[in-house]
Amino acid sequence: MKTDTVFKRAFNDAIDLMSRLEDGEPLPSENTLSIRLGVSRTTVRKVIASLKASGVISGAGRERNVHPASEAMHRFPQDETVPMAAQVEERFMEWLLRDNARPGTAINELDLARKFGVATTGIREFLNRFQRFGLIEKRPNAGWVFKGFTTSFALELFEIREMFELRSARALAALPDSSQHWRQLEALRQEHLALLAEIETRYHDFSDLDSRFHRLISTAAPNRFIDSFYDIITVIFHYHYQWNKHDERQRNEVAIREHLTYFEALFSRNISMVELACRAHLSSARDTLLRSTSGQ
Amino acid sequence: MKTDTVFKRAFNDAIDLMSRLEDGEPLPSENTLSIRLGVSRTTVRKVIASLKASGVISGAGRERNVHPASEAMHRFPQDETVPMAAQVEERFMEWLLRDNARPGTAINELDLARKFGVATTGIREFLNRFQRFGLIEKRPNAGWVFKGFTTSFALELFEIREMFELRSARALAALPDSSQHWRQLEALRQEHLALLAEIETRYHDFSDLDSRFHRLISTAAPNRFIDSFYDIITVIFHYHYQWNKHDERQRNEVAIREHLTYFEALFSRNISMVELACRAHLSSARDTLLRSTSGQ
DNA sequence: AAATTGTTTTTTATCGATTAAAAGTCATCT
DNA sequence: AGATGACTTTTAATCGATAAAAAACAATTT
Repeated sequence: MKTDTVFKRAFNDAIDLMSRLEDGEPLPSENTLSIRLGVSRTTVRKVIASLKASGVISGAGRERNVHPASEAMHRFPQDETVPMAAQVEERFMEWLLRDNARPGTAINELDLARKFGVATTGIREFLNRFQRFGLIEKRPNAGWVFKGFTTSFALELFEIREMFELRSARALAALPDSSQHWRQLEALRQEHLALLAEIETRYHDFSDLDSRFHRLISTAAPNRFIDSFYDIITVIFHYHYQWNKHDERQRNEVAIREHLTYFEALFSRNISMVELACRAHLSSARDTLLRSTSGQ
Repeated sequence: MKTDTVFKRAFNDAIDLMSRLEDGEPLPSENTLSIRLGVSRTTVRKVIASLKASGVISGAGRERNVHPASEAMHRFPQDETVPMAAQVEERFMEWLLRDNARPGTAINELDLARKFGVATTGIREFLNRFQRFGLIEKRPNAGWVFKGFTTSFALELFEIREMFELRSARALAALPDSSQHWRQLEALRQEHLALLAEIETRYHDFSDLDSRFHRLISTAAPNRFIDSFYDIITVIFHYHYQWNKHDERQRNEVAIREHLTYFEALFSRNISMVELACRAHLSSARDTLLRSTSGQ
């Protein structure tokens, strides 16, 4: 049956929302809450009913008021708020990276379903979506094979990445001064400088900044296939960072400096400088990734 | 439950196989048949049992013999030999192109399941795989939207296609004379010439030749992401050709001539000629596709 | 001993059912 | 005119079951 993760997440979010209101303030309209919480009115009403039971909301009909949600207010645990499909991804990546990283490993739907405590259809659905990452392959009527987090995977990934990024960077550099992108780029540059200043303590925050930087570049000339490829990059790097903590602080510091050079190049509008900075950064990122592959 | 399309296809193939043997000849081993028919031995045994019932095979155990399968021999109809998942693709593309081509159309899993006579999970699985084609988008908890076979779709598709193909064509031109590719290329060129000679009657055969030509080029420097993109191109063109018959003969003749120029350029190993021929061909292919999009 | 056939176990493809969430209806209130 | 209440209807997410196909194992035969 369908899980009620949507309701639980909305419930938790609603508590946060309420606690930002004054005691006794009237409850916003159901439609307003529906938009704020990103769920349908049906779900909003279910949340309101629960909050009334917990005393966070009093009254009824048009006369409903908010009351301070105590800090210790019962919330649903984090993992009950994430839909099965999303959990499968997490658990699968962990399984892939931790236990069975050998190229050629057979992936067994039934086995994974049991391990993860979900029905086989959930696993199938995930594997079908995950196929586009180029890490698994289907054998009709006979399951899936893990092709391995190999050197050739990293090389092929970066070949495409470089093609796409060079193309986007060139498009960005050619944008008129009036374009919004330059302001966004400058704001992002400031964030880089701020992070660099506190690199000793905040170095984990780079992963997110990195993804936002490259995605911003790609918006200079939108293309759905490129955007979708960035999703792959983002996921691969997300799990790669989580897995390989070696030298993380230093690696990230180097990458920030490369980004800063890249920023300069972009602001200069000089195409060959842009290409140089882009290539330099990507090849260093590739080398990092290559170091954690399994050969071949 | 699982359908027995694998068995039915194998059964039909087995009849063809048997009819190429002499009357009374011993039946090839189950393992041999398993390889020939591309199914497991389990299925082979099921096929043998059926063929025995039909009198095409006599005897038992190690003493089995083949008998001439009469021309009128019962075969399973074509559409019982294709698995549900493959049928869904066909029906979906038809539905998309024939009935509801409007951008923004909501795609309803339940509705499609009823229309196509399959369970909702089959539709879900298909849509999840089809997502990578860039034509549909998921709205969590609220179905899918058809983004439309629009001008921007065609432009974005061809931007990537050109990047990939130029890169592969350059790699091909740089291959040593000793490479297998040159022979394969020459064989393909001959097929082009043969087709051109009979263009009036055989013009439909171009679609397949086109796909093989571009795929051959891409094998010069294999990359899983590029290969997977070619799957998209192939499917889009397959259905596009099926749908838009306008000027087909003439369009294909033009394309063959463009291919021939492209062949010449490749054989000459002259990079700028290759680029020229490649760009010319792709831009003409793009224009053809653009003519059947729905604008935007 | 290697190949072949016979038997049993495991796994995939597909269905149908169930619950949560979204979407819709419509009368009532303010 | 917009909000709410009180439904009803439709649709998506998820489960578990079942038959087909594959894979593994065992028993023969040459």
